[in-house]
Amino acid sequence: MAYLPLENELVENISQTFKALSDPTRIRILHLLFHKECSVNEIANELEMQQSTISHQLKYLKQLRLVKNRRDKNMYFYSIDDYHVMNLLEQTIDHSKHTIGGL
Amino acid sequence: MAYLPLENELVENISQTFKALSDPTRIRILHLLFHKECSVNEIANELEMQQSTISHQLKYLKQLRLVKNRRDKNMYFYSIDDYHVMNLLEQTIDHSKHTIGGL
DNA sequence: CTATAATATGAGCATATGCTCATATTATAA
DNA sequence: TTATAATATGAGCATATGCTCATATTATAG
Repeated sequence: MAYLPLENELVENISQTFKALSDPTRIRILHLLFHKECSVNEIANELEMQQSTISHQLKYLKQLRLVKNRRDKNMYFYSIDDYHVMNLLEQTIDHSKHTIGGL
Repeated sequence: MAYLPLENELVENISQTFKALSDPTRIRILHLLFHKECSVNEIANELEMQQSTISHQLKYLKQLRLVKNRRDKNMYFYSIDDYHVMNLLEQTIDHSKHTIGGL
């Protein structure tokens, strides 16, 4: 495939996706949700972070449609909504596990 | 695979990789180099950006070993050095092309 | 050796990011 | 209805990020 300049909208879109995956807290949240649907407090407890921090990040991830939520009583359960992006993350986690330490 | 908390070093490493891919200028540089080895000025001209900006970003990318360079006379030619990360990017570019506009 | 071309680098600035604290909102249980 | 649990939200702050300008560095051509 020959080189073609990337259009602005496309680049912004890609940038946005990677930016979402570039923060340690969001990486941890997504990785956790990949294995188990969780309420906000469950996530905060598991990751030992403040409820507010988690809530803000979930809002960020939800607005990008990377996660979704459902309500049960007065709790919100969050889960993965974008499996393509999730695949990127898990793929990179696996790769990193094999790579780390090697030079 | 069951859930396992991600170790700090691993998360930092992954975060760093995605951070590198999260900036529009770096995305454009990498995509260009993926198709063609280029000098600093060639990149600056192609992307219509300042030489200084490109040089700074190349230093950033080189330090992460995503690109490498060779010298020819008094020019430096840069090229891709990490094809796994490059694969992540191209994969996402392709996916975005099909996705954009759709909701 | 000197002028010039190509690249690198440092400081400064504006904006973005992520967290915390305090508080608001919403729904349930009593 | 009221107290409480769960979540959401806004303001403020410290740090990170990316660009530009000016200048330094390095190598080549003459």
